[in-house]
Amino acid sequence: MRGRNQQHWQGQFMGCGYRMTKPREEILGVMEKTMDHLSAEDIYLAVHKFYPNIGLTTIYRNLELLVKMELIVKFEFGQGKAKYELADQYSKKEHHHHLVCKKCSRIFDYSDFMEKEVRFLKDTEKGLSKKYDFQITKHLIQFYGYCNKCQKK
Amino acid sequence: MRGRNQQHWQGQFMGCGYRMTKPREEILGVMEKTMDHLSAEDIYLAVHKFYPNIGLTTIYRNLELLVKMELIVKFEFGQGKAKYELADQYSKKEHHHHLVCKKCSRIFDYSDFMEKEVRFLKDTEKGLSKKYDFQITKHLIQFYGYCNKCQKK
DNA sequence: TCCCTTATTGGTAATGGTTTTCATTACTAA
DNA sequence: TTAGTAATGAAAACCATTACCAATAAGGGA
Repeated sequence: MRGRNQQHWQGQFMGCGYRMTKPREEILGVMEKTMDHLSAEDIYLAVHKFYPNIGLTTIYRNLELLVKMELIVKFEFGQGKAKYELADQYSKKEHHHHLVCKKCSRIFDYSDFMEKEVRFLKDTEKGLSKKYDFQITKHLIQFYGYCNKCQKK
Repeated sequence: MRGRNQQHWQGQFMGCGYRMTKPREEILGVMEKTMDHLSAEDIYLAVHKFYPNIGLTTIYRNLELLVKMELIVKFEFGQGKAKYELADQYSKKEHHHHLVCKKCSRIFDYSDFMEKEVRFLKDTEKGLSKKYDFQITKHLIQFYGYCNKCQKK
């Protein structure tokens, strides 16, 4: 089950003295195939189907590594467990942010209104990093509320 | 140790069938006096000084209640523990967002560039809620990176 | 190909923030 | 005073994540 990024990933691992192992291949494979936001346990269960020997520890360890390598991104939506997505450049999805439903906990991606956002972020990051001498590496923009099904109309 | 919001809070509690108790008074008192972003444990330790019988459970329970009543706000900065601040209208601070240092974990408030932000949020929230039929109640904007002391220059 | 070194793994136990449970106490309204 | 209910504190439970450790496997060199 080789994804289209397989070659590239192999190179990334090797280049850093890491190895392309079965668990890593499966984790990335699962993430490549889904449009969802998966928790460590979700990934564990999915990988477990093809590779029943996998340990939950291995999932956590590799998720941490993959985040460090910037192949995937970790999100916290205030739901008690972290969720993971493939990094933009490896994903079928465009660059996006999230709407989080406070009732059903579903996450909705959106890629709209990005021109405005990009302008806002550019200006703000520039201003902040100068004023506070703070080197910004990442921003987080999320909206919380009630989705279509969960709002009382 | 009555804070300037005491009267108002008393009214808020009574109006909802809740009571203004000693633990609640102390928790709000601690939060009123600090400029920091306190964890449940921080608050526990601070309250414990004046009120040694306080239980950690009571802290958690009341923080949850105070969040629900919108007297305080809960933040998650990806540091494994939630932090709390007095809501804007009760706080000495202006409306603000946060810079989070990935190295030393300190949180820096900023209130700059809000005109740009307000414009961006207004437009984006309007567009999103219409397009996705999503009722937005809250937004989260945070920047991560390295503070003055932690960046390698 | 066979070693050798070192990365990697999986199971289990531990961690740590947060919640639940439950018996007790403290208000408040009648 | 009393009944009804809110609130508390201690201890136990929860649960996502991490640490530990012995066993395994991948890749480079001979």
